[in-house]
Amino acid sequence: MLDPDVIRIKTDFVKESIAKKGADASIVDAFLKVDNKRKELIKKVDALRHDRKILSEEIRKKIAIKESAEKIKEKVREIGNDIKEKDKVLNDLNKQFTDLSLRIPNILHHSVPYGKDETDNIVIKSWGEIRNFDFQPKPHWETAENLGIIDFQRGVKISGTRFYALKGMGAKLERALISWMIDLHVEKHGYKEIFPPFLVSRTSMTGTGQLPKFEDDLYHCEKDDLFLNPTAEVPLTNLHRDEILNEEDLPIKYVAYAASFRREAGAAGKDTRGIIRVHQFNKVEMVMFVKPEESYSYLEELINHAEDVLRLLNIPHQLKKMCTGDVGFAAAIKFDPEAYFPSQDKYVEISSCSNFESFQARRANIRFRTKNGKIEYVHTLNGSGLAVSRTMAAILENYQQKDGTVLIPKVLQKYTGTDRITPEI
RNA sequence: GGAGAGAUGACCGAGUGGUUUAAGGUGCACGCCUGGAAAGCGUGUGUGGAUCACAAGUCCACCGUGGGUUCAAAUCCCACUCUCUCCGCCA
Repeated sequence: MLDPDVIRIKTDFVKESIAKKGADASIVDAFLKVDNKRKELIKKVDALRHDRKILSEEIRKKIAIKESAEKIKEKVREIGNDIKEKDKVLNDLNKQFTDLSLRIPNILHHSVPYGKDETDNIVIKSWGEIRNFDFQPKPHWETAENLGIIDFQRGVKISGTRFYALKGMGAKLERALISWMIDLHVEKHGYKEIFPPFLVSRTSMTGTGQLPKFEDDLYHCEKDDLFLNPTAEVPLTNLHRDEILNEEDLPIKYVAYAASFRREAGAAGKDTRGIIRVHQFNKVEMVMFVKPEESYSYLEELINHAEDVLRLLNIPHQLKKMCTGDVGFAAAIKFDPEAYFPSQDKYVEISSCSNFESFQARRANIRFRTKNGKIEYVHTLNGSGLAVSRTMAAILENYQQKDGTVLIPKVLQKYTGTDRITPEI
Protein backbone atom coordinates (compact mmCIF):
# COMPACT_ATOMS: atom_id res chain seq x y z
CA MET A 1 0.00 0.00 0.00
CA LEU A 2 1.26 3.44 -0.84
CA ASP A 3 1.01 6.58 1.22
CA PRO A 4 -2.24 8.18 -0.04
CA ASP A 5 -0.55 11.58 0.11
CA VAL A 6 2.11 10.40 -2.30
CA ILE A 7 -0.57 9.30 -4.76
CA ARG A 8 -2.34 12.65 -4.37
CA ILE A 9 0.70 14.86 -4.65
CA LYS A 10 3.02 12.92 -6.94
CA THR A 11 0.30 11.50 -9.16
CA ASP A 12 2.27 11.48 -12.39
CA PHE A 13 5.28 9.95 -10.74
CA VAL A 14 3.19 7.12 -9.33
CA LYS A 15 1.50 6.50 -12.66
CA GLU A 16 4.82 6.40 -14.43
CA SER A 17 6.15 3.89 -11.96
CA ILE A 18 3.12 1.64 -12.38
CA ALA A 19 3.42 1.82 -16.17
CA LYS A 20 7.08 0.85 -15.96
CA LYS A 21 6.05 -2.22 -14.05
CA GLY A 22 3.84 -3.08 -16.98
CA ALA A 23 0.64 -2.56 -15.00
CA ASP A 24 -2.37 -0.42 -15.78
CA ALA A 25 -1.88 3.06 -14.35
CA SER A 26 -5.52 4.04 -14.76
CA ILE A 27 -6.12 2.58 -11.32
CA VAL A 28 -4.60 5.78 -9.96
CA ASP A 29 -7.34 7.89 -11.51
CA ALA A 30 -9.97 5.55 -10.14
CA PHE A 31 -8.36 5.89 -6.73
CA LEU A 32 -8.25 9.69 -6.83
CA LYS A 33 -11.88 9.87 -7.91
CA VAL A 34 -12.99 7.79 -4.97
CA ASP A 35 -10.58 9.62 -2.69
CA ASN A 36 -12.10 13.01 -3.53
CA LYS A 37 -15.66 11.85 -3.09
CA ARG A 38 -14.73 10.21 0.16
CA LYS A 39 -13.07 13.32 1.54
CA GLU A 40 -16.02 15.51 0.63
CA LEU A 41 -18.42 13.17 2.37
CA ILE A 42 -16.27 12.82 5.47
CA LYS A 43 -16.34 16.60 5.82
CA LYS A 44 -20.14 16.62 5.67
CA VAL A 45 -20.66 13.70 8.02
CA ASP A 46 -18.17 15.08 10.52
CA ALA A 47 -20.01 18.39 10.59
CA LEU A 48 -23.33 16.62 11.13
CA ARG A 49 -21.92 14.57 13.96
CA HIS A 50 -20.60 17.73 15.54
CA ASP A 51 -24.05 19.31 15.42
CA ARG A 52 -25.66 16.25 16.90
CA LYS A 53 -23.17 16.15 19.73
CA ILE A 54 -23.85 19.74 20.71
CA LEU A 55 -27.62 19.42 20.51
CA SER A 56 -27.54 16.20 22.50
CA GLU A 57 -25.70 18.01 25.22
CA GLU A 58 -28.45 20.64 25.21
CA ILE A 59 -31.04 17.94 25.63
CA ARG A 60 -29.18 16.60 28.60
CA LYS A 61 -29.17 20.05 30.20
CA LYS A 62 -32.86 20.62 29.55
CA ILE A 63 -33.76 17.29 31.04
CA ALA A 64 -31.62 18.09 34.06
CA ILE A 65 -33.66 21.21 34.75
CA LYS A 66 -36.86 19.36 33.84
CA GLU A 67 -37.60 21.32 30.68
CA SER A 68 -39.16 19.77 27.59
CA ALA A 69 -36.62 18.78 24.96
CA GLU A 70 -38.97 17.34 22.40
CA LYS A 71 -38.28 19.98 19.75
CA ILE A 72 -34.54 19.46 19.86
CA LYS A 73 -34.99 15.72 20.01
CA GLU A 74 -36.91 15.86 16.77
CA LYS A 75 -34.16 17.91 15.15
CA VAL A 76 -31.42 15.58 16.32
CA ARG A 77 -33.43 12.64 15.09
CA GLU A 78 -33.45 14.19 11.64
CA ILE A 79 -29.72 14.79 11.75
CA GLY A 80 -29.29 11.19 12.85
CA ASN A 81 -31.18 9.94 9.83
CA ASP A 82 -29.13 12.12 7.56
CA ILE A 83 -25.94 10.75 9.08
CA LYS A 84 -27.17 7.21 8.66
CA GLU A 85 -27.88 7.75 5.01
CA LYS A 86 -24.57 9.43 4.28
CA ASP A 87 -22.75 6.80 6.31
CA LYS A 88 -23.98 4.10 3.98
CA VAL A 89 -22.52 5.88 1.01
CA LEU A 90 -19.34 6.58 2.92
CA ASN A 91 -19.00 2.93 3.87
CA ASP A 92 -19.19 1.98 0.26
CA LEU A 93 -16.59 4.59 -0.65
CA ASN A 94 -14.33 3.37 2.12
CA LYS A 95 -14.50 -0.15 0.75
CA GLN A 96 -13.61 1.06 -2.72
CA PHE A 97 -10.84 3.21 -1.27
CA THR A 98 -9.32 0.26 0.58
CA ASP A 99 -9.70 -2.12 -2.31
CA LEU A 100 -8.07 0.27 -4.77
CA SER A 101 -5.30 1.06 -2.28
CA LEU A 102 -4.53 -2.64 -2.04
CA ARG A 103 -4.37 -3.04 -5.80
CA ILE A 104 -1.94 -0.25 -6.59
CA PRO A 105 1.58 -1.68 -7.01
CA ASN A 106 4.59 -0.43 -5.10
CA ILE A 107 6.66 2.42 -6.47
CA LEU A 108 9.94 1.41 -8.07
CA HIS A 109 13.28 2.37 -6.63
CA HIS A 110 14.92 4.90 -8.94
CA SER A 111 17.83 2.58 -9.70
CA VAL A 112 15.72 -0.19 -11.22
CA PRO A 113 16.65 -0.54 -14.90
CA TYR A 114 13.86 -0.16 -17.40
CA GLY A 115 12.73 -3.34 -19.13
CA LYS A 116 9.67 -5.19 -20.33
CA ASP A 117 10.16 -8.70 -18.95
CA GLU A 118 12.72 -11.16 -17.62
CA THR A 119 14.78 -10.92 -20.80
CA ASP A 120 15.68 -7.36 -19.82
CA ASN A 121 17.07 -8.26 -16.40
CA ILE A 122 20.71 -7.39 -15.91
CA VAL A 123 23.48 -9.63 -14.63
CA ILE A 124 25.46 -7.55 -12.21
CA LYS A 125 27.99 -10.09 -11.02
CA SER A 126 29.07 -13.68 -11.30
CA TRP A 127 30.88 -15.94 -8.89
CA GLY A 128 32.64 -19.28 -9.14
CA GLU A 129 34.21 -21.26 -11.88
CA ILE A 130 32.05 -23.42 -14.04
CA ARG A 131 33.31 -26.97 -13.85
CA ASN A 132 34.87 -28.52 -16.90
CA PHE A 133 32.93 -31.74 -17.44
CA ASP A 134 34.73 -34.58 -19.23
CA PHE A 135 31.32 -36.10 -19.96
CA GLN A 136 27.92 -34.82 -20.92
CA PRO A 137 26.33 -33.58 -17.67
CA LYS A 138 22.88 -35.04 -17.07
CA PRO A 139 19.86 -33.05 -15.98
CA HIS A 140 19.14 -33.41 -12.26
CA TRP A 141 15.99 -35.46 -12.78
CA GLU A 142 17.92 -38.13 -14.63
CA THR A 143 20.70 -38.29 -12.08
CA ALA A 144 18.18 -38.43 -9.26
CA GLU A 145 16.06 -41.16 -10.79
CA ASN A 146 19.11 -43.22 -11.64
CA LEU A 147 20.22 -42.95 -8.03
CA GLY A 148 16.75 -43.91 -6.86
CA ILE A 149 16.47 -40.87 -4.58
CA ILE A 150 13.47 -39.25 -6.21
CA ASP A 151 10.17 -40.71 -7.36
CA PHE A 152 8.26 -38.59 -9.83
CA GLN A 153 5.70 -41.18 -10.88
CA ARG A 154 4.52 -42.01 -7.41
CA GLY A 155 4.48 -38.35 -6.43
CA VAL A 156 2.08 -37.80 -9.30
CA LYS A 157 0.09 -40.86 -8.27
CA ILE A 158 -0.36 -39.45 -4.77
CA SER A 159 -1.10 -35.81 -5.58
CA GLY A 160 -1.07 -35.19 -9.31
CA THR A 161 1.21 -33.44 -11.74
CA ARG A 162 4.16 -31.39 -10.45
CA PHE A 163 4.44 -33.37 -7.22
CA TYR A 164 7.25 -35.77 -6.35
CA ALA A 165 8.58 -37.81 -3.45
CA LEU A 166 12.16 -37.89 -2.21
CA LYS A 167 13.56 -41.20 -1.04
CA GLY A 168 16.54 -42.31 1.01
CA MET A 169 19.53 -40.00 0.54
CA GLY A 170 17.36 -37.65 -1.48
CA ALA A 171 15.14 -37.07 1.52
CA LYS A 172 18.12 -36.85 3.80
CA LEU A 173 19.94 -34.34 1.61
CA GLU A 174 16.85 -32.15 1.55
CA ARG A 175 16.65 -32.29 5.33
CA ALA A 176 20.39 -31.63 5.62
CA LEU A 177 20.11 -28.56 3.42
CA ILE A 178 17.30 -27.13 5.52
CA SER A 179 19.18 -27.65 8.77
CA TRP A 180 22.46 -26.37 7.45
CA MET A 181 20.98 -23.26 5.88
CA ILE A 182 19.10 -22.34 9.02
CA ASP A 183 22.12 -22.96 11.22
CA LEU A 184 24.22 -20.81 8.91
CA HIS A 185 21.81 -17.89 9.04
CA VAL A 186 21.36 -18.15 12.77
CA GLU A 187 24.97 -18.68 13.76
CA LYS A 188 26.84 -16.66 11.16
CA HIS A 189 24.33 -14.06 9.99
CA GLY A 190 22.48 -13.35 13.21
CA TYR A 191 18.89 -14.33 12.40
CA LYS A 192 16.39 -15.72 14.85
CA GLU A 193 14.89 -19.03 13.84
CA ILE A 194 11.13 -19.25 13.59
CA PHE A 195 8.95 -22.22 12.83
CA PRO A 196 5.79 -20.58 11.51
CA PRO A 197 2.32 -21.85 10.69
CA PHE A 198 2.08 -23.03 7.09
CA LEU A 199 -1.59 -22.14 6.76
CA VAL A 200 -2.30 -18.44 6.95
CA SER A 201 -5.36 -16.22 7.06
CA ARG A 202 -6.73 -13.90 4.40
CA THR A 203 -5.61 -10.93 6.48
CA SER A 204 -2.04 -12.21 6.56
CA MET A 205 -2.03 -12.77 2.82
CA THR A 206 -3.28 -9.24 2.29
CA GLY A 207 -0.58 -7.89 4.59
CA THR A 208 2.27 -9.12 2.43
CA GLY A 209 0.54 -8.41 -0.87
CA GLN A 210 -0.48 -11.82 -2.25
CA LEU A 211 -4.09 -10.77 -1.86
CA PRO A 212 -6.38 -9.44 -3.15
CA LYS A 213 -4.73 -9.54 -6.59
CA PHE A 214 -3.17 -12.99 -6.78
CA GLU A 215 -5.69 -15.33 -5.25
CA ASP A 216 -5.51 -17.64 -8.28
CA ASP A 217 -1.90 -18.46 -7.50
CA LEU A 218 -2.72 -19.70 -4.02
CA TYR A 219 -4.09 -22.90 -2.56
CA HIS A 220 -7.16 -22.11 -0.55
CA CYS A 221 -8.95 -24.14 2.13
CA GLU A 222 -12.45 -22.89 1.63
CA LYS A 223 -14.05 -24.20 4.78
CA ASP A 224 -11.73 -22.29 7.04
CA ASP A 225 -10.79 -19.53 4.59
CA LEU A 226 -7.12 -20.36 5.10
CA PHE A 227 -4.39 -20.32 2.49
CA LEU A 228 -1.34 -22.54 2.14
CA ASN A 229 1.57 -20.16 2.41
CA PRO A 230 3.39 -19.67 -0.91
CA THR A 231 6.50 -18.57 0.98
CA ALA A 232 7.51 -18.18 4.62
CA GLU A 233 7.65 -14.46 3.89
CA VAL A 234 3.95 -14.38 4.64
CA PRO A 235 3.91 -15.81 8.18
CA LEU A 236 7.24 -14.19 9.07
CA THR A 237 6.24 -10.69 8.02
CA ASN A 238 2.86 -11.06 9.68
CA LEU A 239 4.53 -11.99 12.93
CA HIS A 240 4.55 -8.27 13.72
CA ARG A 241 1.33 -7.25 12.03
CA ASP A 242 -0.53 -4.53 13.95
CA GLU A 243 2.41 -3.96 16.22
CA ILE A 244 4.43 -0.93 17.20
CA LEU A 245 8.04 -2.01 17.60
CA ASN A 246 10.73 -0.20 19.51
CA GLU A 247 13.47 1.51 17.56
CA GLU A 248 16.16 -0.19 19.63
CA ASP A 249 14.81 -3.62 18.67
CA LEU A 250 15.48 -2.95 14.99
CA PRO A 251 16.64 -4.55 12.85
CA ILE A 252 14.66 -7.69 13.54
CA LYS A 253 15.92 -10.61 11.47
CA TYR A 254 14.03 -13.88 11.14
CA VAL A 255 14.81 -17.05 9.29
CA ALA A 256 12.38 -19.90 8.80
CA TYR A 257 11.96 -23.10 6.94
CA ALA A 258 8.55 -23.62 5.40
CA ALA A 259 7.09 -25.93 2.85
CA SER A 260 5.77 -23.52 0.25
CA PHE A 261 2.77 -24.08 -1.96
CA ARG A 262 2.02 -22.53 -5.32
CA ARG A 263 -0.65 -23.38 -7.83
CA GLU A 264 1.62 -22.18 -10.63
CA ALA A 265 -1.43 -20.87 -12.39
CA GLY A 266 -0.38 -19.90 -15.89
CA ALA A 267 2.91 -21.79 -15.76
CA ALA A 268 1.70 -24.69 -17.90
CA GLY A 269 4.47 -25.98 -20.11
CA LYS A 270 7.20 -24.14 -18.20
CA ASP A 271 9.94 -26.25 -16.57
CA THR A 272 7.77 -29.34 -16.75
CA ARG A 273 10.59 -31.76 -16.01
CA GLY A 274 12.44 -32.10 -12.74
CA ILE A 275 11.93 -30.23 -9.50
CA ILE A 276 12.44 -26.66 -10.65
CA ARG A 277 8.77 -25.72 -10.80
CA VAL A 278 6.48 -27.75 -8.57
CA HIS A 279 3.41 -27.13 -6.43
CA GLN A 280 5.08 -27.88 -3.12
CA PHE A 281 8.69 -27.04 -2.38
CA ASN A 282 10.88 -26.36 0.57
CA LYS A 283 12.37 -22.97 1.19
CA VAL A 284 14.41 -21.26 3.85
CA GLU A 285 13.39 -17.64 3.99
CA MET A 286 14.96 -14.59 5.59
CA VAL A 287 12.87 -11.58 6.60
CA MET A 288 14.03 -8.27 8.03
CA PHE A 289 12.22 -5.39 9.71
CA VAL A 290 14.43 -2.32 9.55
CA LYS A 291 14.45 1.44 9.90
CA PRO A 292 13.62 3.17 6.60
CA GLU A 293 16.96 4.94 6.25
CA GLU A 294 18.80 1.65 6.67
CA SER A 295 16.80 -0.58 4.36
CA TYR A 296 19.09 -0.39 1.34
CA SER A 297 22.21 -1.24 3.27
CA TYR A 298 20.39 -4.18 4.82
CA LEU A 299 19.26 -5.27 1.37
CA GLU A 300 22.92 -5.65 0.43
CA GLU A 301 23.48 -7.66 3.57
CA LEU A 302 20.49 -9.86 2.77
CA ILE A 303 21.71 -10.54 -0.76
CA ASN A 304 25.12 -11.36 0.63
CA HIS A 305 23.57 -13.87 3.03
CA ALA A 306 21.80 -15.61 0.19
CA GLU A 307 24.95 -15.65 -1.91
CA ASP A 308 26.93 -16.93 1.03
CA VAL A 309 24.92 -20.13 0.89
CA LEU A 310 25.91 -20.63 -2.73
CA ARG A 311 29.54 -19.72 -2.07
CA LEU A 312 29.81 -22.22 0.75
CA LEU A 313 28.22 -24.89 -1.44
CA ASN A 314 30.69 -23.89 -4.11
CA ILE A 315 27.99 -23.60 -6.73
CA PRO A 316 28.74 -21.11 -9.53
CA HIS A 317 26.16 -18.39 -9.57
CA GLN A 318 25.33 -14.92 -10.72
CA LEU A 319 23.30 -12.06 -9.37
CA LYS A 320 20.61 -10.51 -11.50
CA LYS A 321 18.97 -7.18 -11.02
CA MET A 322 15.33 -7.30 -12.02
CA CYS A 323 14.16 -4.77 -14.57
CA THR A 324 11.08 -2.63 -14.01
CA GLY A 325 8.84 -5.16 -15.75
CA ASP A 326 10.01 -8.07 -13.59
CA VAL A 327 10.20 -6.54 -10.12
CA GLY A 328 6.65 -7.54 -9.39
CA PHE A 329 3.74 -6.01 -7.57
CA ALA A 330 4.94 -5.51 -4.01
CA ALA A 331 8.68 -4.90 -4.28
CA ALA A 332 10.45 -1.60 -4.91
CA ILE A 333 13.56 -3.40 -6.05
CA LYS A 334 14.52 -7.04 -6.50
CA PHE A 335 17.69 -9.03 -6.98
CA ASP A 336 17.76 -12.70 -7.89
CA PRO A 337 20.76 -14.91 -7.20
CA GLU A 338 20.84 -17.62 -9.84
CA ALA A 339 22.63 -20.96 -9.67
CA TYR A 340 24.38 -22.53 -12.61
CA PHE A 341 22.82 -25.67 -14.09
CA PRO A 342 25.37 -27.43 -16.32
CA SER A 343 22.90 -29.73 -18.09
CA GLN A 344 21.25 -26.69 -19.63
CA ASP A 345 24.34 -24.46 -19.47
CA LYS A 346 22.06 -21.94 -17.86
CA TYR A 347 21.58 -19.96 -14.64
CA VAL A 348 18.35 -20.64 -12.74
CA GLU A 349 16.73 -18.45 -10.11
CA ILE A 350 17.39 -19.93 -6.69
CA SER A 351 16.63 -16.96 -4.49
CA SER A 352 14.89 -13.65 -4.68
CA CYS A 353 15.82 -10.71 -2.48
CA SER A 354 13.54 -7.71 -2.30
CA ASN A 355 13.10 -4.44 -0.51
CA PHE A 356 9.42 -3.63 -0.03
CA GLU A 357 10.17 -0.36 1.71
CA SER A 358 6.99 0.56 3.60
CA PHE A 359 4.61 -1.15 1.13
CA GLN A 360 4.00 -4.25 3.23
CA ALA A 361 4.37 -2.36 6.51
CA ARG A 362 1.43 -0.14 5.57
CA ARG A 363 -0.70 -3.09 4.59
CA ALA A 364 0.18 -5.09 7.66
CA ASN A 365 0.37 -2.02 9.91
CA ILE A 366 3.88 -2.67 11.20
CA ARG A 367 5.36 0.41 12.78
CA PHE A 368 8.04 1.44 15.20
CA ARG A 369 8.39 4.16 17.79
CA THR A 370 11.46 6.33 17.42
CA LYS A 371 13.45 7.44 20.43
CA ASN A 372 11.65 10.78 20.48
CA GLY A 373 8.26 9.12 20.38
CA LYS A 374 7.36 9.44 16.71
CA ILE A 375 5.66 6.51 15.06
CA GLU A 376 6.81 5.41 11.61
CA TYR A 377 6.35 2.46 9.31
CA VAL A 378 9.24 0.01 9.18
CA HIS A 379 10.73 -1.20 5.94
CA THR A 380 10.49 -4.92 5.26
CA LEU A 381 12.91 -7.01 3.24
CA ASN A 382 12.95 -10.63 2.38
CA GLY A 383 15.01 -13.13 0.49
CA SER A 384 15.22 -16.84 0.03
CA GLY A 385 18.20 -18.38 1.61
CA LEU A 386 17.69 -20.51 -0.44
CA ALA A 387 14.98 -22.38 -2.28
CA VAL A 388 15.93 -25.78 -0.90
CA SER A 389 14.47 -27.96 -3.62
CA ARG A 390 16.22 -25.99 -6.33
CA THR A 391 19.43 -26.11 -4.34
CA MET A 392 19.14 -29.87 -4.26
CA ALA A 393 18.73 -29.83 -8.03
CA ALA A 394 21.75 -27.57 -8.38
CA ILE A 395 23.86 -29.95 -6.28
CA LEU A 396 22.71 -32.95 -8.28
CA GLU A 397 23.83 -31.17 -11.42
CA ASN A 398 27.04 -29.53 -10.33
CA TYR A 399 28.33 -32.38 -8.18
CA GLN A 400 27.47 -35.29 -10.48
CA GLN A 401 30.24 -37.71 -11.39
CA LYS A 402 30.84 -39.68 -14.54
CA ASP A 403 29.80 -42.90 -12.77
CA GLY A 404 26.41 -41.43 -11.87
CA THR A 405 27.17 -40.85 -8.21
CA VAL A 406 26.90 -37.38 -6.68
CA LEU A 407 29.41 -35.87 -4.27
CA ILE A 408 28.07 -34.07 -1.23
CA PRO A 409 29.41 -30.51 -0.71
CA LYS A 410 31.83 -30.35 2.21
CA VAL A 411 29.69 -28.11 4.40
CA LEU A 412 26.81 -30.58 4.23
CA GLN A 413 28.69 -33.75 5.06
CA LYS A 414 28.25 -33.25 8.79
CA TYR A 415 24.51 -33.22 8.16
CA THR A 416 24.29 -36.05 5.63
CA GLY A 417 26.77 -38.34 7.31
CA THR A 418 28.29 -39.21 3.95
CA ASP A 419 30.30 -37.54 1.23
CA ARG A 420 28.68 -39.22 -1.76
CA ILE A 421 25.28 -40.41 -2.94
CA THR A 422 25.42 -43.85 -4.48
CA PRO A 423 22.59 -45.72 -6.22
CA GLU A 424 19.76 -46.92 -3.99
CA ILE A 425 17.09 -49.44 -4.77
C1' G B 1 -17.85 -30.06 18.72
C1' G B 2 -20.35 -28.64 23.90
C1' A B 3 -20.45 -25.26 28.36
C1' G B 4 -18.79 -20.98 30.83
C1' A B 5 -15.81 -16.41 31.25
C1' G B 6 -13.69 -12.50 28.76
C1' A B 7 -11.88 -8.73 24.75
C1' U B 8 -10.80 -0.91 26.94
C1' G B 9 -4.80 3.34 24.69
C1' A B 10 2.75 0.70 24.37
C1' C B 11 1.27 -2.45 28.90
C1' C B 12 -2.01 -3.20 33.27
C1' G B 13 -6.67 -1.62 34.61
C1' A B 14 -11.48 1.46 36.23
C1' G B 15 -15.77 2.55 33.93
C1' U B 16 -23.47 -0.75 32.85
C1' G B 17 -26.93 5.24 28.92
C1' G B 18 -25.49 11.96 29.22
C1' U B 19 -18.95 17.14 32.04
C1' U B 20 -15.32 10.24 30.23
C1' U B 21 -12.54 15.99 26.22
C1' A B 22 -11.59 7.28 28.38
C1' A B 23 -10.19 7.56 35.82
C1' G B 24 -5.83 5.45 37.95
C1' G B 25 -1.30 2.91 37.54
C1' U B 26 3.08 1.01 34.78
C1' G B 27 6.31 2.22 31.05
C1' C B 28 8.43 6.15 28.26
C1' A B 29 10.26 11.47 27.58
C1' C B 30 11.77 15.97 29.83
C1' G B 31 12.78 18.80 34.30
C1' C B 32 13.97 19.25 39.69
C1' C B 33 16.86 16.75 43.29
C1' U B 34 22.10 14.05 43.30
C1' G B 35 29.25 13.87 43.00
C1' G B 36 26.70 10.13 39.66
C1' A B 37 22.58 6.92 39.82
C1' A B 38 18.22 4.93 42.20
C1' A B 39 14.21 6.57 44.97
C1' G B 40 11.23 10.84 45.42
C1' C B 41 8.79 15.20 43.31
C1' G B 42 6.89 17.95 38.93
C1' U B 43 5.35 18.19 33.72
C1' G B 44 4.13 15.68 29.37
C1' U B 45 2.69 11.20 26.75
C1' G B 46 -3.09 6.80 22.72
C1' U B 47 -4.42 5.81 17.41
C1' G B 48 -6.64 7.17 12.78
C1' G B 49 -8.93 10.90 9.83
C1' A B 50 -10.71 16.06 8.09
C1' U B 51 -9.03 21.17 7.67
C1' C B 52 -3.85 22.26 6.68
C1' A B 53 2.42 23.78 5.24
C1' C B 54 2.64 15.91 7.47
C1' A B 55 3.19 23.66 12.26
C1' A B 56 -0.26 25.57 15.71
C1' G B 57 -5.30 25.53 16.36
C1' U B 58 -10.18 23.51 15.41
C1' C B 59 -13.31 19.37 14.30
C1' C B 60 -14.70 13.99 13.71
C1' A B 61 -14.07 8.92 14.70
C1' C B 62 -11.99 4.80 17.49
C1' C B 63 -13.10 0.97 24.03
C1' G B 64 -12.52 -7.03 19.41
C1' U B 65 -15.63 -6.70 14.33
C1' G B 66 -20.35 -5.64 12.04
C1' G B 67 -25.42 -4.32 12.67
C1' G B 68 -29.50 -2.41 15.88
C1' U B 69 -32.18 0.53 19.93
C1' U B 70 -31.95 5.87 21.60
C1' C B 71 -32.21 12.83 21.26
C1' A B 72 -27.52 10.51 23.16
C1' A B 73 -23.84 4.05 23.40
C1' A B 74 -17.32 1.86 25.89
C1' U B 75 -21.96 1.28 28.66
C1' C B 76 -28.40 -1.74 26.33
C1' C B 77 -29.83 -5.63 22.23
C1' C B 78 -28.36 -9.10 18.07
C1' A B 79 -24.75 -11.60 15.03
C1' C B 80 -19.77 -12.77 14.22
C1' U B 81 -14.37 -13.17 15.37
C1' C B 82 -10.66 -14.09 18.77
C1' U B 83 -8.63 -15.41 23.78
C1' C B 84 -8.93 -18.20 28.38
C1' U B 85 -11.00 -22.35 31.52
C1' C B 86 -13.55 -27.01 31.70
C1' C B 87 -15.56 -31.26 28.89
C1' G B 88 -15.32 -34.23 24.29
C1' C B 89 -12.19 -35.85 20.15
C1' C B 90 -7.17 -36.36 18.83
C1' A B 91 -0.91 -36.60 16.76
